[in-house]
Amino acid sequence: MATTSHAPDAPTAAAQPPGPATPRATRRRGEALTRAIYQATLNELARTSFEELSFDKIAPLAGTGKSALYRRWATPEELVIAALTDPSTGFGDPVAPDTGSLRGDLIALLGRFAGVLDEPRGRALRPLLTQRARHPEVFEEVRRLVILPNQRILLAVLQAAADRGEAAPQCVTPRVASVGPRLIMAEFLEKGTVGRADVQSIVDEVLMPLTAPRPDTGRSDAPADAGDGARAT
Amino acid sequence: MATTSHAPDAPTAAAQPPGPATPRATRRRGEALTRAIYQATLNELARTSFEELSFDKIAPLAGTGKSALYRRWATPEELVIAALTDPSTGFGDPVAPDTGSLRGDLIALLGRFAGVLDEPRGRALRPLLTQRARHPEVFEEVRRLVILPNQRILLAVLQAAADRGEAAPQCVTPRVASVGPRLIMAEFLEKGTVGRADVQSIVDEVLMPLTAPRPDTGRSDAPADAGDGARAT
DNA sequence: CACGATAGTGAACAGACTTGTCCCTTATTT
DNA sequence: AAATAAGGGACAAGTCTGTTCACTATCGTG
Repeated sequence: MATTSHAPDAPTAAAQPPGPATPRATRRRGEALTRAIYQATLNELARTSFEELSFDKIAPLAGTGKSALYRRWATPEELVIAALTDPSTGFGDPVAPDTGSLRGDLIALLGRFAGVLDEPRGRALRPLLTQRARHPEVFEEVRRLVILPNQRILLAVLQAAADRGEAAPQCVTPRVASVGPRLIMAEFLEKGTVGRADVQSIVDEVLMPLTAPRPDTGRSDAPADAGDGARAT
Repeated sequence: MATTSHAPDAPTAAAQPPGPATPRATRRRGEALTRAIYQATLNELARTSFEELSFDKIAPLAGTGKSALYRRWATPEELVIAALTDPSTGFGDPVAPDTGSLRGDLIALLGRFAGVLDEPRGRALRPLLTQRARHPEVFEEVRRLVILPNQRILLAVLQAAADRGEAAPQCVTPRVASVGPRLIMAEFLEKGTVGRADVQSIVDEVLMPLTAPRPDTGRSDAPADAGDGARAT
């Protein structure tokens, strides 16, 4: 049994979140341990996939034993939801930007979103995005914590811009509000990261033209009926 | 596993393309068998995830033995790439629409894309989208077979529309061309399916306003330098 | 300050499942 | 009929899962 783990001299390794089994001087409990487990969970999720998660792998990564995990959660799914929901490791309520201009707000909001995606919690989202059908509860949590808040804020930003005359009133819709975040997400999936230049490009090449006040060209909206002309073959 | 694996009564009498081990009168070989394996692979991929794929599971789904698979491919990864590449089960070159109008072209192209996503081969894409980092070769194939062709055609559609005066010339860019497909993909991931109404909404609420000829408002493009105004906190 | 309650650590374990390979039988092709 | 390859089962080695246990650091209380 167990060479004692109470090495009295190891003050150096004070507190690194993702330590792969570093012998610790202090034994964590309660909240501190829980948060370390959340971190390890998100890191592992970011590295691999939801299906491969297991208490078996997470425990050593968090520098603890499986028992501590089984005492808290019944399944990896529960653990993931908890990790996502916890404000300190997962997602809290994002704040609305207020730079005074539509372009400033968009770049601030989308830039922050892109930044979050580069953190462990953001990279942990990636494997979850394709799990809608198999793990509705997990996906619903992603939706509730990430997708919907962004959409809500974006809609408010658009409304404010429309009120200032900076944006066309008819672009204040959920569909238009979804464009920015979705383009960021797509860029993230395709390239692995979203740089500042990408954010600017999305804002300047897509969102600004899309929301620009319309000098009433007769074509901008849906042509009433018009057969949809789909000629797929 | 005492229960015989060739249960003569498939549950719910599934049709034969994805038949879960229906006893066959005829023994397939060569191309026919290969294609059946591709189908089973894509079906299973659509149902679960890339990580969970294994010859062990695919073989019975294709109604054959593991030997037939190991004789053809060394790893599930190779098999997936082959299944995606095969024109009869995977993706060939998509055709460019030519309806005469920008809106018609967009709805035709994106509608067809949405349709493909509802097929097995399309649903099989979903788990692959998050595998860029772990399986670059598979993702590269997705890119080559699905993402890039769509982008290429869309760019051509935009160019043609610009030539006709239907679209602003400055919107003929890869970034703008990426918007449609990416919104379709995002809708697909978030809702599980993309209906005709979604396609129309994307075209009419986003793409048409975005590409509308610009009567030269002084603001549509990037403001030269202008600090990016990001005030993320 | 010391004691007892609580909870973390680390390991072991049995059972289930997975993996790649091998081999024998049988259908199909030449 | 001979050659080829499919069908399908069996195998050993390895992996993963959830439990349980002995041990000990930490905390709260008296």
